[in-house]
Amino acid sequence: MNISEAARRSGLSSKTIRYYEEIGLIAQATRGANGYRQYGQAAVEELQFLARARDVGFDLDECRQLLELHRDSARQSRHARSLVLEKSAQLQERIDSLQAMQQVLQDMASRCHGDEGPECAILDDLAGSREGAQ
Amino acid sequence: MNISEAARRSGLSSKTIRYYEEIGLIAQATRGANGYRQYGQAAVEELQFLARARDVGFDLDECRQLLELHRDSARQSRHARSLVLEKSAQLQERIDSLQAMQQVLQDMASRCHGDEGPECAILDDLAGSREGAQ
DNA sequence: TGTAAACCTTCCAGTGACTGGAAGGTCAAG
DNA sequence: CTTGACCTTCCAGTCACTGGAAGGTTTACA
Repeated sequence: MNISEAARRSGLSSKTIRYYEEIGLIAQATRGANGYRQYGQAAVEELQFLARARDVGFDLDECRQLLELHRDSARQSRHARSLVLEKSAQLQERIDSLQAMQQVLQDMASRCHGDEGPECAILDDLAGSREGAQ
Repeated sequence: MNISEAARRSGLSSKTIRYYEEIGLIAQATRGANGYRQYGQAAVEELQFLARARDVGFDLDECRQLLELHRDSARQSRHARSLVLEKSAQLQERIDSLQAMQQVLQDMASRCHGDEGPECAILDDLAGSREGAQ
């Protein structure tokens, strides 16, 4: 199948597939007589694997490691597990940080009239007028 | 004061301050006879404002809008409030998405032995073996 | 047969918000 | 007079694509 069909089946874009090939994340696709990339079932499955790994937050380097484990029949599952646990911890950190930001935003919004006047708790906060306030 | 002192007081790096000047987010700093940038209290306060706005998740374009409101004595607080509420909603979306990813990771990790063997629920999941499973 | 749409190819530039580093000028202390 | 800590500009790199240009191929249809 051509690249756009592989894209449709994997959920990646054609551009992304070419990019993954370019950076060596996937093997170079075989080419037809017209120079078009050809994909088979195995290639599509790798692309799906990558799409899923990206979806749950792995960066491309981690995807590369996961793919290597996936390909390696002598792998040890603890390696995959440790990648997952580390990523999970990273996500939790990020979630905590975003929640803290959101709390600040909610707090600012709740103290701002949001009317036609210039008085504004949000801008005051950002300007530092609440420094040391609790 | 020189740029590194302004950096220290605002919490931004010298590099970042120069960058903000380059993209027109802040006014060009006045220069001393030696060509060094000079900062006064007002400039430092704008830098602090930006540091705080970045800290709670605003991108540089939004920071620009907030700074304009901050500078405008005829502003309407509803404009600031609407920026904050929109950002808050964006953060919530991002948080939800990260939590969903994390849930998947936790679920995968809980079903993986994480031992020396090759059998691995994580890699199976990423390979799609649970497609349609609930 | 012509042609238009829908593919495919490569290559280059841009995104956001910096960060690192090179090459060189300036300043203060000892 | 030298050392080290500043400062300057400029260029490249980050991450994971995405958009677009310029051109070749295939397919469907009039």
